[in-house]
Amino acid sequence: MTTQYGTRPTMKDVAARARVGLKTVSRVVNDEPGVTPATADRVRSAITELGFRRNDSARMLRKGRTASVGLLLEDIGDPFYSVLSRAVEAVARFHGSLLFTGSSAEHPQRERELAMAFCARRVDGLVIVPAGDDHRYLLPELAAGTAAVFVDRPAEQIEADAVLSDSVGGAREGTAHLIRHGHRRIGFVGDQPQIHTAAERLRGYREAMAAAGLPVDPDQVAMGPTDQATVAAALERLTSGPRPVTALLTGNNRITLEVLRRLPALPYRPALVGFDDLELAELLVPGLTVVAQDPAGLGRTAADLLFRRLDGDTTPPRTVRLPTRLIPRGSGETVAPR
Amino acid sequence: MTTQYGTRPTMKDVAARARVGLKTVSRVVNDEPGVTPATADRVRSAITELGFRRNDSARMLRKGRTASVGLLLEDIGDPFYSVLSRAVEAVARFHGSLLFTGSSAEHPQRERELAMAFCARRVDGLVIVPAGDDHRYLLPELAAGTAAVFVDRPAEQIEADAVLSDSVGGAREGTAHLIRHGHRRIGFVGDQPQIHTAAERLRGYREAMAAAGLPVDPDQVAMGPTDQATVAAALERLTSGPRPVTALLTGNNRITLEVLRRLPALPYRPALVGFDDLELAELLVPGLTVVAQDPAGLGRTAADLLFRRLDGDTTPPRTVRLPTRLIPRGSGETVAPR
DNA sequence: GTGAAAGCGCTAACAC
DNA sequence: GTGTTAGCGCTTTCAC
Repeated sequence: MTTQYGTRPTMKDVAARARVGLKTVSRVVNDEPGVTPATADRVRSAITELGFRRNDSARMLRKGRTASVGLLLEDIGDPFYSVLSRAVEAVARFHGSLLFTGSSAEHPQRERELAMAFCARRVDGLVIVPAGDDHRYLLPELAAGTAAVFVDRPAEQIEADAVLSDSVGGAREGTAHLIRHGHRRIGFVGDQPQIHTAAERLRGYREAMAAAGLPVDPDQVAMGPTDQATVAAALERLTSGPRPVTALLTGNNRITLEVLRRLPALPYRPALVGFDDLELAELLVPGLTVVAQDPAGLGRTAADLLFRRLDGDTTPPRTVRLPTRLIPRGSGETVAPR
Repeated sequence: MTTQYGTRPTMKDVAARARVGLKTVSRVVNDEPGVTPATADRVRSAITELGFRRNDSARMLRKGRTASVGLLLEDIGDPFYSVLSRAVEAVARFHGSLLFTGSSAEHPQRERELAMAFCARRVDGLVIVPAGDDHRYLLPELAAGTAAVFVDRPAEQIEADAVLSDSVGGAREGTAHLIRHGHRRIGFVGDQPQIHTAAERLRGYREAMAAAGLPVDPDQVAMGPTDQATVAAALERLTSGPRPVTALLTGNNRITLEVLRRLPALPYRPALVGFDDLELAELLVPGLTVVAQDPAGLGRTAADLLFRRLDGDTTPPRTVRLPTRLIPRGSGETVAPR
């Protein structure tokens, strides 16, 4: 192997070495017909000897498509998004595309920077879990032909494909489940209200309460960041005072986790239904009742839709809503004290 | 905004519109000095009007570096790797690089395809959780200047940087912990023995047993795939028969999870120490005792090392080993029956 | 201060 | 069958 450090051989080098034209090398590399077996062999030898590998970036520049898509999410370290991510990757792989990944950490500014960086690399399409509340910055990209599918949360201020969970329905079902078990003072701990899913889940909760003729006092609801301190304070607020809640609906996996950690310190044990399933949830005592989403389904559906767009589907933007599933395991079936 | 569907404006278009030369546009776009404010303004107007965005792929082709790195792991959906992944992403971001991600699903062939695909895109460097047992295929790439750091498991058949957990030490510590609590027949359930970490943890287990003068019969050890059926069969085998184990060391998070799920079905409850921490581990009853790795530390260290290489560090390949940490929570402290 | 020409590594189009 | 030319969108070089 005649490899020179830091200098990659190009097709031109291979051509020189095999004493053929540049285009002949290109033909061999791309398995195009019209090359004598003998010539092809010479070329292949030269390729091995030089350690040549085609520069796909240059190739894509010429061809127009980059065979890559960008996945933009909130935090790849969160199990919910990592499972979603795996599904997107599988679909991309099936379509011969590579995947750029980036986490916005819930910062609109970072979402935008990453999206723009992906677009500057000319990804064919984007799968986005949005953090911002205004996606008009994407309009020029969309107009230029970059496909985009939003997942988990819809796009704001623009029309775009979206694949969402039925957050309203899920929260309604979880709340109704608690009501069915005799609870009347049910608390809701959710993420920051400007996050679409958080607002929707709050809505579902309110709808179920209203449908049962139950009032929702302000001191039954806590919306805010999902860090430990904030959730702890929220829990403290809802479970103390003259009329503590007898049951809780928690708005996502991080909140559920924090609440679970704090439960032992409470003077009593409220019933609990968590939005999002957790690994080990069934092994807790009592088992954790959840409203499960389908993160893999979200990712797969979004990626499928993206590649359909890339294949030329120009029908109007659509919103797909995936159902949630209530999984009773014990924590949500404790009966309310009289 | 004069955007034409599917046609992206180029610098040439911007130049025409602003009635300047191509190079002047380039200067403005890259904040290079030597342009009159007035001219720069004309250029900037044209950029906005046309919705121009620099094509970074073309730029990189010319510049040589792509400002992107490839992260190759086993399964992005696994919490261990997703946390590792987040750390790599943070470092890459700090260095102004984008991240390609791909999962090998433990298939050597897929690892190789993905690595080659990343190299064909001319990533500046690779962070690899290897699945294969022969990485000589990377030699031409390394010679050509692509940096590579292996993480979680070392490279095989080639010399390369590696960032690893102290698997031997961790397994030894976990086993010794069980021995200290009076257990003499301790079982080990590990991943497939060709996986480096699995073999190392088996070794640590054996070392601790030997140090305590305890025999290890073949029917105390089960190494194999981590799917439900295989782990269930292994557990069944170790806990039945004339001399069932009184304690178990499980070799990674997936195995621990499966064992935890099966425990209730056993006729007795063996003590348990799991390799890898799990979310909720402390909320189980009893709490799960683990030998915790530091996935974020692995990712961060590996990425740091990669960028040091990209910055010109040409010292010989090194292996960094991160310590594990035993976290007693109850499941590993139950005393052995006499 | 500005711009024309060459070239990064490849493919498309069209010779021969 | 094979090679030559042009050009993808940008930066580098060097002239004005």
